Amino acid sequence: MQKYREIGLKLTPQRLAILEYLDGNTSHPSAEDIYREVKKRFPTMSFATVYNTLEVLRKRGNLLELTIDPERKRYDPNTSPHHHLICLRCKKIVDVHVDYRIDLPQKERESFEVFGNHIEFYGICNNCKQKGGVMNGSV
Amino acid sequence: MQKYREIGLKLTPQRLAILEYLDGNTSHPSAEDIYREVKKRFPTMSFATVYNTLEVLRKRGNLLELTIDPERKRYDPNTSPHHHLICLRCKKIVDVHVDYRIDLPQKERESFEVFGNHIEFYGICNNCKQKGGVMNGSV
DNA sequence: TACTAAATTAGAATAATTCTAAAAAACGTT
DNA sequence: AACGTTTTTTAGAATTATTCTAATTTAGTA
Repeated sequence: MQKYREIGLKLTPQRLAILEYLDGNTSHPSAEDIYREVKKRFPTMSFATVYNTLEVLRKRGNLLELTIDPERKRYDPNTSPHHHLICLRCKKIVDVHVDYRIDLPQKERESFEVFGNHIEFYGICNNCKQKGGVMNGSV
Repeated sequence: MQKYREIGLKLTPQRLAILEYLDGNTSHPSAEDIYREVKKRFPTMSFATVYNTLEVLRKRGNLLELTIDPERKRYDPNTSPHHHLICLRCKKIVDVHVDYRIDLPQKERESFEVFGNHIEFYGICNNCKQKGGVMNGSV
């Protein structure tokens, strides 16, 4: 999120607020997280603005849309290659900054143009584990 | 899907139809794909039955719920560890049967109980590539 | 064959996301 | 500083995937 150097983008206060909220944010917020936060400063803020802005940032390559949480999309302003660890209970997501080198077999590389990969580690975070509960298929 | 040995499950014709459709299926169908197909044989079939059955199978460990396609959940009757390659355009998903061994750093293993991992490779399949179109952030 | 718990059904409800059309605002140009 | 054009914001409606509900039906057992 190169601070405020948003060449080619109209810099509105709402967008700035979203950018500031995202800048350095490692909580992998959902659209609603962002909406709730920014709405504090701009009470008329609408969901459409959040989604529009996120889409614009994604198209510019400044934001990753994560498909890890089965309930909602999560967003990551850190666009450098990295992986994620998610808690199956509370859906907390943390970064995994390790450069695993992973190659695809020739067969798949022939039938796809592969752009990259992303590893999703899954488990239960300490916080949820201490809260207890059964550990069957229901997680 | 151990054929018809559904101990502890009431074996209804609708469930059998779903099981048969899933058996050996590597297309990673969505709930709607399953619904559409099974409805041919059982025109009164409802979505609730599909979702209920999928949930029962998942809880029994006979089905994986994939969170890869940003638009809908996809299901995989192959529960042995493997990975996936998805086309960002048409959302086709293919299996990747390679055993990468991937370890998490100590730091993360301390704050989570990690059950496993899953690699998502992403790109554009040949079919979509030949159809052309721009290759910007919009995919 | 009868019982009972579990499954199916149609449709309503919910939740995330997208769309719409009108009003407002950014930014380059006067 | 005001103007004009194009983009953005807004409130709310619309859409889509998924879940829930309550009544009816059915599988599996006694």
